Amino acid sequence: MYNVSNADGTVGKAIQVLDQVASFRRPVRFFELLVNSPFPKPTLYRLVQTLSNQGMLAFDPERQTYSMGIRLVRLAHSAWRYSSLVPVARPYIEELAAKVGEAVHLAQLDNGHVLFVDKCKATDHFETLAQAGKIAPGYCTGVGKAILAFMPEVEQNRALDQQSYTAYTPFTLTNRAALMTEIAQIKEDGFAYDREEHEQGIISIACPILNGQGRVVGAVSIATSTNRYTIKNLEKQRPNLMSSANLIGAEAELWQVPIWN
Amino acid sequence: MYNVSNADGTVGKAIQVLDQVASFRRPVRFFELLVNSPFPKPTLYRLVQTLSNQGMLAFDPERQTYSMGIRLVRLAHSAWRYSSLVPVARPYIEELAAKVGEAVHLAQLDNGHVLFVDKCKATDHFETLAQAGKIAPGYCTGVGKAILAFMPEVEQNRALDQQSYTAYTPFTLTNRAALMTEIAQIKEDGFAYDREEHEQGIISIACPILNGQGRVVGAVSIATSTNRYTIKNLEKQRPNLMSSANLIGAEAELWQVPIWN
DNA sequence: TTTAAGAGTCTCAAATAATGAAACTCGGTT
DNA sequence: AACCGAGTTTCATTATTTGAGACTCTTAAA
Repeated sequence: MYNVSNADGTVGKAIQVLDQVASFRRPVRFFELLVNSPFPKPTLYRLVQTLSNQGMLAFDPERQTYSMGIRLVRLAHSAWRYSSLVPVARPYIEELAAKVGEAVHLAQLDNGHVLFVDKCKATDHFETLAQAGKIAPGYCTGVGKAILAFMPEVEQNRALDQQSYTAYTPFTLTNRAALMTEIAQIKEDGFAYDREEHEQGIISIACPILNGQGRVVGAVSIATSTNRYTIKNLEKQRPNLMSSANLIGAEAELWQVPIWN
Repeated sequence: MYNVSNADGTVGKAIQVLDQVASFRRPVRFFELLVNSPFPKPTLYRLVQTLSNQGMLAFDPERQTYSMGIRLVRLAHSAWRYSSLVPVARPYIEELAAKVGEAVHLAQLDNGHVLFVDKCKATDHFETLAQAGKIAPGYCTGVGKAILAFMPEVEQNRALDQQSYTAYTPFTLTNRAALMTEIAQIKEDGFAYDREEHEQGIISIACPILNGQGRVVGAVSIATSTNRYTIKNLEKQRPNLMSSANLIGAEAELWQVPIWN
């Protein structure tokens, strides 16, 4: 897992600004950034200038707003296409989605959060793009808990500290102790369940993807709605899910997929 | 269009390194980077260190290789989700794809190159993710020529200079003069055709997306194979295509989509 | 086993770029 | 006409970046 320290000179600061702009989820004015910024006005000013020059931000001179830039998309495509689990996992994910007839998610952990890197939904494929790159909390999603459970202890501890433990639903585990108990259980069982912990009516079963050395590199899940499935029914998918996860893990090993934690 | 100058201090250099790593399309060793780098060894070393710290690169200590980092995916998701034409254009693209029964592409221009930001294929949706963020040349694709034709003259000139004019197929326009003639034609006509100029057997009809001020913000195209269509047949789709492009343009205006050129 | 070579890492004085208080624009108020 | 406040620029100060070279450590050859 990378270390988001502010001790990374100008480059670190610039990336911090990128994060800040991203957090607004809309075009944002210089002053709005300044108000929440640790940097003094001219410093921030020069940073956004540089980032705009470089296409990492897009400046709209008409409205005087900054948005995330096109260059990020190009760079990220490269990350996504050549460094994520996606190219390796795609065929298995698709197969699983077709077999089960429910949405299948592929996720990797990013600094304590679950980054959805791919999604296949057997019935409706339109959601796919909107989901890839989407971020969700680790402590209340099936994939998140599956990854957390199988992380090396030191990193796990750090990640557990980074969770917000917000109660999204009445079923959310809202403190570290509760999550740790659940995680012990998951580690024993090999599977994680999301029992409407993140979204009411949405449940999932998740399985970690382990590489040859037993290191967790991601997780796959089958997600569905309480209208169609119960946790009991989802359990029947365990063999399918596990077999997909194993196949992906084995191939990731072969393809030298970098470990993104 | 942004200015990729090396005059952007440390941040500019760091981004240059990201580009370089991306260009390898595989995990890459420090030395490989060094050989093709304008930076002296310790400088490059510190840059990759910083970028790895920040999660913009991923370092595999086992194999001593660098790949693109997970943080880029997260940042780019924000760009893609809140700053591109995609959220606005998605419904229209889908509708068009369903109506026509062929692949529909949405593209924006990035520094002279066509950046595919979305794709819908009526029959097979699996290609979508692999395509988003993909980059293609401007001078030999339908969407590229459509955007080029409607750019302001100064930027157009710059973009025309940046094309490589490589002959991908016997039909590729391989010099600036030929492209300019074609572009004049496109500007008059309002539509651009790709007559197997980028890939043998693939043709397309493209239409620029103009915002309220008549500024080009992207392009939509219907792409198909010569097995199923001829250019003559594609022409029948002009009204459908144009109407989609107009609707997207109008809504982009409303939503303050930043101009990514 | 020793030596050599080469990739990767570290050091430190010099060079350079980043910093930020303060001053300046320039619309749009009051 | 004076004021205000977002955005921009200046410039002496400060801190970071720089890169030649030295060092380490692994691997390969003698």
